[in-house]
Amino acid sequence: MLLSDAIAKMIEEMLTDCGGTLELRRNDMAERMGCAPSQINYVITSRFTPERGYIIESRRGGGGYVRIVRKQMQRNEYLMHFFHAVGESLDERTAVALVTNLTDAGIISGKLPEVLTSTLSNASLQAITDKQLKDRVRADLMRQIVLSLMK
Amino acid sequence: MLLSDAIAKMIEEMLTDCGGTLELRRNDMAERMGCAPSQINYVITSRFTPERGYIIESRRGGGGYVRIVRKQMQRNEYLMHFFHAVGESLDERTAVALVTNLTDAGIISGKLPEVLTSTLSNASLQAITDKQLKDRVRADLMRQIVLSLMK
DNA sequence: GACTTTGACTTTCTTTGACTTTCAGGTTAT
DNA sequence: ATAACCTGAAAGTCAAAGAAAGTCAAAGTC
Repeated sequence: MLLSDAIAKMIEEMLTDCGGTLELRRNDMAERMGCAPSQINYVITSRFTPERGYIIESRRGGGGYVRIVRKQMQRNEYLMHFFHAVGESLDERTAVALVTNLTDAGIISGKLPEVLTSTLSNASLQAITDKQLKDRVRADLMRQIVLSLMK
Repeated sequence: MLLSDAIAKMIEEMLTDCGGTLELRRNDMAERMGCAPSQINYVITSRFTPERGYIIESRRGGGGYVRIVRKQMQRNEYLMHFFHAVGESLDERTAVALVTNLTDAGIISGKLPEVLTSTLSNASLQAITDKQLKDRVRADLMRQIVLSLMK
């Protein structure tokens, strides 16, 4: 298993043990996992993002810490956030990322992620030759989808 | 025998051994088969397509992988029928009817019908002024959606 | 002519280490 | 007593190196 995944798993377990709020020493953690301290930062920024429902606070200096909080945002609140995150234009890569976020957040599951990924793909929009218009339509699609999920 | 066919055969065997879900290292595979890594991509894109009932996922970077999943076909005939029923052009009314059919047939349920209706609505495609193009894109969307449902 | 095969180049993700910033607590000068 | 200043202990940042998969066009086969 990947180092980063191992660290993420450990943090998840600790989070569960602590009921969702965890305070850790970065250097301790690094030593325990046998890695560079900055690796902990990497794991946190790549896996414990606000998009995925985590809040990170920290303090430097003596007695410093990193606090990780798992928050369960209300579904529609989360979707509203999403709705605004989608601008006037949306490329395929970003669209896929958004669908992944929705899936990770547990908002969608089953066939839906696949269907949405296909829907927002360049394959679906190939008839639109103008790149500008294509990304505009993709954004419209995404927004309509998010709205329909709020119903 | 063709290299590609040999690789495809190997993958098929591994899939069977693993009960339909397989995770492989592209570089390992290439080395074992004595070919360029990109050859593995070629085999996958040419033979393990969604149309033929396979799902491919992958990740780059350290610890990367390629996952191949073989899906069992059952209701896919029905979907295939659908796929062909959608022509080169699709208006909103007909799209809604198709979604209703899918729902009645038990192919989709839950949030999906709503999401699809929104997706195929004129609201989503308002940025496309040309009616011809709009219905063309709607048809492409529908087909992609049906394909993704077959996965 | 369509399908294969390859290899150079690209993109994405991970890991590390050197350097920077921040903070708490103690020390010193006023 | 207190404001200013050190100092050592954290955590943060960033860029480079490494690891693995993706892309694409050119060359080769059938």
